[in-house]
Amino acid sequence: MTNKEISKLLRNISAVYQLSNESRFRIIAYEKASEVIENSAVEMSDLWKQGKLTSVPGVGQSIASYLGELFQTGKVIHFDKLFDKFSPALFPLLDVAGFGPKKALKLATELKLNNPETVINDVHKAALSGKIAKIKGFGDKSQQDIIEAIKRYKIGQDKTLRMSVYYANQIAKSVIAYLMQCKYTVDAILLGSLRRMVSTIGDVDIAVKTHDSSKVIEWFIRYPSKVKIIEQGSSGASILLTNQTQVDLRTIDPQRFGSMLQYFTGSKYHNIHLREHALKKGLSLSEYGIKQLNMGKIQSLKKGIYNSDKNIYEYKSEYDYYHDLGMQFIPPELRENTGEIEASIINKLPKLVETKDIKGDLHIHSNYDLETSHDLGNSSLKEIVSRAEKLGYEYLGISDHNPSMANHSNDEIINILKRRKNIFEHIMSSTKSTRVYLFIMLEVDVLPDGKLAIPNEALPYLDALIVSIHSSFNMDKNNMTKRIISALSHPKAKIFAHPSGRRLGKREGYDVDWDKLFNFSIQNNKAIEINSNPERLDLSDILVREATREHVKLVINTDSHDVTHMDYMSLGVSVARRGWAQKSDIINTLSCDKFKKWLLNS
DNA sequence: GCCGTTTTCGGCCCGACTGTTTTCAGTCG
Repeated sequence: MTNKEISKLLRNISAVYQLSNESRFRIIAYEKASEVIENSAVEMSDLWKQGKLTSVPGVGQSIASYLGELFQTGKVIHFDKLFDKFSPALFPLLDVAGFGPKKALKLATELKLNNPETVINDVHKAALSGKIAKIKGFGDKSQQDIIEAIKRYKIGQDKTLRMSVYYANQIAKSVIAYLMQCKYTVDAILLGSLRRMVSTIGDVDIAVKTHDSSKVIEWFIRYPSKVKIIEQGSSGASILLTNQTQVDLRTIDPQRFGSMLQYFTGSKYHNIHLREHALKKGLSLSEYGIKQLNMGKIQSLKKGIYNSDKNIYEYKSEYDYYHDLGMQFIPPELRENTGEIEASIINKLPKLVETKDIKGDLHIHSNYDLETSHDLGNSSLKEIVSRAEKLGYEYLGISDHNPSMANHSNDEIINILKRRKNIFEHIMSSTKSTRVYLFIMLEVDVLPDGKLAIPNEALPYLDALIVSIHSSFNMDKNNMTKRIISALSHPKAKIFAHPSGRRLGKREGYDVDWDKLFNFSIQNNKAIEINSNPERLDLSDILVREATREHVKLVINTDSHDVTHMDYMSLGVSVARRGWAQKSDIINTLSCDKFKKWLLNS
């Protein structure tokens, strides 16, 4: 039973409780547990074995014991009894936008649907034939909405499908450029999960500072690639673009921009926790500012501007908003309700690593043909070095893939690498103007048995190795971990690249015992990569957080196959920041001399 | 059902928008 499956199970229980008119706090408790487990770096089944399930925030005695029963017997009798009361057909509907438990149940009941396999198609057919509009509480409009929601669901845009942060950013830039053309726009800013730099983005959120909301909203809903207005009100609107991306706009006057910025950046659970913290101080928070609940007890809201009409303190700046709550400003990347609020209250937020701290990129593929079976890069060594100079780097590692073992003898591989070293050194000595130091490296496949896909005799022609998994992804956790540790045990193997092997939206990572791998890395002075490629962003932010807690050395690389990819570095840095990484956690923030010592001394 | 520098009991974030209503329920963020 994976975390994902458990998360879904608990979400369904929450839905069932909603239908049973259970206490709404019990409903919220299950929802919260579901959310936390979905985003947990550690498997619940492992925690259960260690008797530590209740260490997960949101999992108490009760849910822990149900999960224990689940792991032991494969089912939970109490849950099954709850499910028995309702048609199993209502759960698949919950994945369609606009469907909650009540609407799903009503349709399943009225249309007498019991088959979860076909229910979405059945509802679609009922809507097309006009049956749904006749059901009490539904009308023509809601019937039409259901048809469109199912259509979008079918082409893959269900609630869970997300796009890479890089792609979302490109879309957001165009929308912001369009909004800036409106003469009533004072400023347009990216918010939500994009401002927090979450690796995958569901929809694009933008806030506009304006004195005339309705004019900006009218402008927004005429965006050229809009296909549908999802909703429209006096303080915002949502549209759907031709590429199926949803864009949410919120408008606000400049006086209250700070509180709106805070509210619209999220995350949801950060905001909930922040409001709970404020309540304890007698303050009520909203996107419009801070209200004092107990007027007798005067708080010192020094930075806010009191609006007597609305009895609320308003904030132009987000810094001031947090300040008046007695907190340090919290960088958006940390706003996930994972301890940042507590840390900020006691002034203990980490000083996060920044892109300008990065002194070199060690994982770059050139177009040098060393007869590998993997992809070559597109750019020459000269182009790469020139780009590195522009980025202000002190050093670079060219880490082409190893020559294919299948097509070459050991002697041939040795010669290929010898020749490559000579040519690279020649190029570097002929471009004397450069201040960038070059490490001649190689990205080497780790074979299923943990051996490296390169003969030992070739190693003198390499400064260091990056090792990575490119085959046999389906090994069990134990063997995969052994395989990786065995490869990393080689003195020249210094970096483990794209460590989980995940491809966002395409492939889950393989199973690794992270505790074990992290411990090994610390003991043996190895670095784990944060790969900045937008399809990877691997190590994940959650695992980076685990790694920084243990003081594992990390390295942020781009895995560039083209000079333009070298600009992905900031994406990797965002992942590091989301994992609370400081400059001292990231080994390629070291100066060239110090980095050279670490890389070359085994 | 969870949780704890006002608590092991008594709290639990706050608001917008839509469709079908005639004052609100459901969904969303």
